Amino acid sequence: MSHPREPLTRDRIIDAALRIVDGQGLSRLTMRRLGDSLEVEAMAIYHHLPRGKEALLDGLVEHVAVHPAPVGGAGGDWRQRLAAWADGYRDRLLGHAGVLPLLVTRRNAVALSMTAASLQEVLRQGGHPEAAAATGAHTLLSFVIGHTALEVRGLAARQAAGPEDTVDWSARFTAGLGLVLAGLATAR
Amino acid sequence: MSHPREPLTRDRIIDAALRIVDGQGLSRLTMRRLGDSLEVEAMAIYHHLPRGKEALLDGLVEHVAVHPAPVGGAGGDWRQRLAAWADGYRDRLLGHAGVLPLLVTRRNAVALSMTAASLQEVLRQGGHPEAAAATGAHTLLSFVIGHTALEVRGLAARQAAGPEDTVDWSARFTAGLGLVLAGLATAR
DNA sequence: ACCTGAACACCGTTCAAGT
DNA sequence: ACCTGAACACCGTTCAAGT
Repeated sequence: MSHPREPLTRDRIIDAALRIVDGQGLSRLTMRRLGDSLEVEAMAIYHHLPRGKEALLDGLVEHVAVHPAPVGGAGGDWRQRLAAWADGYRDRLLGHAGVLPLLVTRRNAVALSMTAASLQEVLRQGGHPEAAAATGAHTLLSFVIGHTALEVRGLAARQAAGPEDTVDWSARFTAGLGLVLAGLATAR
Repeated sequence: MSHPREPLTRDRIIDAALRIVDGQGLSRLTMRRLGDSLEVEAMAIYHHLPRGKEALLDGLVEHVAVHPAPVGGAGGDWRQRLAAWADGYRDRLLGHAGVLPLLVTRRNAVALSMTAASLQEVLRQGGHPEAAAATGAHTLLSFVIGHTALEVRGLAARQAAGPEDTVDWSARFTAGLGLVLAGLATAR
């Protein structure tokens, strides 16, 4: 009777895992629960992700961090292009805050270096010497990741402690980004 | 016969846990293994850390992140004071790289805000207006945490892939720090 | 007061077996 | 080829019991 359910795929598995992490937190992501949400026995997942949970976590990081690497068209001011990228990257990280601890772990060596490389290219096109572009790209990426980490921590703390001091994190991020870009401008 | 072993204390437990995390990684830290290393049954730990593993992880973050908050004497150039703090903080985080993912999680709301507050004070003494000091402190802290996160990831990746491109992380950090400090100088 | 033993409800993962 | 059942070696945590 029961209609033949669509077969399991890597993409469907990653999607379901991301939904669990976003909704219930990273610690609630277990193979058994993931199996349940896909209406399948947990062991079936290993057929599509041979390295098991390790591969699953790598897939999550890849999904949120490797995709938004490229930075728009070649035209336009380098400051505007980097600011636009930073806003988008922050949004993406905040949208999947549960994955952030995985980004800090040793997962997915290529994800972040690809992002750094494309930022470096923007700075080079903007007139920065090679070495300054490399330093600048890494500095900007460090700032965005670090700031987002402080944000998710701050947002969680506020939820627990009530609105003692209401921080406007977006404004704080924009101001900090301005500082970093100002520093970048001195190294051109 | 056996000499009466010294009693368990919170400090001894945290120390042993830190030794496990530094030597074998965060994932190898279990209550049972921690008990073994203290020559005690795992359940004894709960007598000193009533909230169990949650309290244990909080203690680790506290140990590496809350201690080095204050930033030296009031004399001297604000740039030098912040640079010295940044170097020391980075050293501390790198020395306990396994704890870094915990810093990114929602643990220990006070640890990082205390650090930010003392950085803010240095900037204020250095002539920054109130708002600029707050932004600057947060930006610097974000950079240091983010950069350290990229470093531990990069160091681990290099161990796995061989010395393809040997990055001088200390030089990269110093250069990035210079950029951030240059940005801070424009906001005074 | 401080620690232990046994037990409970979970984990990730393997492997042979089913279809 | 794709999924399941049962099993294994672990987890964190509780609770009554020992000293």
